[in-house]
Amino acid sequence: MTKSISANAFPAHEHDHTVCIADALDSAEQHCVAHQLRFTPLRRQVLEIVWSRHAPIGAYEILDELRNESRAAAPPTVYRALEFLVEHGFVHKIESLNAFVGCDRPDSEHVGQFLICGSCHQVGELDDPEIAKLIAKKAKTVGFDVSHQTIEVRGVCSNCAGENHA
Amino acid sequence: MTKSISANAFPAHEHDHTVCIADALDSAEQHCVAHQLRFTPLRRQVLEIVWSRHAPIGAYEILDELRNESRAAAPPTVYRALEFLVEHGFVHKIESLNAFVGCDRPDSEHVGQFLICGSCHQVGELDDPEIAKLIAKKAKTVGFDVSHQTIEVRGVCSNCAGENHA
DNA sequence: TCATTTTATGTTATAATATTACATTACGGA
DNA sequence: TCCGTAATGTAATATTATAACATAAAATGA
Repeated sequence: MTKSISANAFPAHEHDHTVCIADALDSAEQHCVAHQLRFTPLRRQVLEIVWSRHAPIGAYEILDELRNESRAAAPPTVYRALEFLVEHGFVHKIESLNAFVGCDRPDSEHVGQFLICGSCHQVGELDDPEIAKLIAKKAKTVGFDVSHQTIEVRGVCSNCAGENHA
Repeated sequence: MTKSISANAFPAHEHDHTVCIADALDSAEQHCVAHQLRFTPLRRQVLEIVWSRHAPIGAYEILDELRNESRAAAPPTVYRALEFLVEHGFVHKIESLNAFVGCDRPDSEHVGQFLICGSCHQVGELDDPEIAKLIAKKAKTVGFDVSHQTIEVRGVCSNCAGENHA
């Protein structure tokens, strides 16, 4: 049975961020060791900042955080670290927000299917192969050969919908 | 039977742009008359520029064109016209490109499902309700209530694939 | 170990995209 | 015609991203 939504999708508002940040960093580190990638202090630091937010974060917000942590940093510092993290699946870019979110499944070859909550601004990742397949199939019917999909959905997550009822 | 791809999607490379630009402008004008919207000279001019490209065009490229046509223009000139055109469905924004394309179906309530050809850089619009429904349904299974979908697919269109074979 | 090469980071500058704020003009209805 | 609203003009600035080149750190191989 396919897990259709990642563990980090819309955690309860009171969940323990500390743990999921640590998990994500551990998972990234293991992946890098296994794939001979250099998980440098800067890359780790940027990934930690991205995860700490637990919602999409802009490159310049990351830059501010880095400077708060007293590291010499300029835009390329951030964009290069993000390039690495995105390339290897530790982070996704949300195109419609020009912002970045952590992903805890670097191994899985998934397209990003993002659920963006307009209320809490958190992002859940729906990794559904049926959707991807249907899109590829429909595109094929007009002769279009798909190489990459960007799917970003706005709406309201269950946590936030629940709160309105209270 | 639902038309699943718009007339402007990946026209043959030798098709007559002049006609489809004129059609799009006429169609927009009629829609504006019918809905009491002000299709001002500026808005018409920007829409014409967008259609003339027949591929995604950036706001600042539109700005250059406006100035070429000797109209006083600054960024807000363009962004405000685009805001109107997008709001009423005459133009779509392609988030992953920060660029804009014409849409010739302002009436239909469709989410944008874009096929972006990496070779000719044209954009086809796949307006498939099945895809939209499947996404909404899958999101619902995790308690997410969808209000808007952004779907942008990269790949190669049939015209361009065909050319490789020649 | 040391030289060599590659990869990563530091640093400055600038490009590309988008918005704010306020003045002016044009339009539509009483 | 007057008034209120919507549209546009204009200047300044905010936000996002990259180019170009210097320096440093790590991996490689003799």
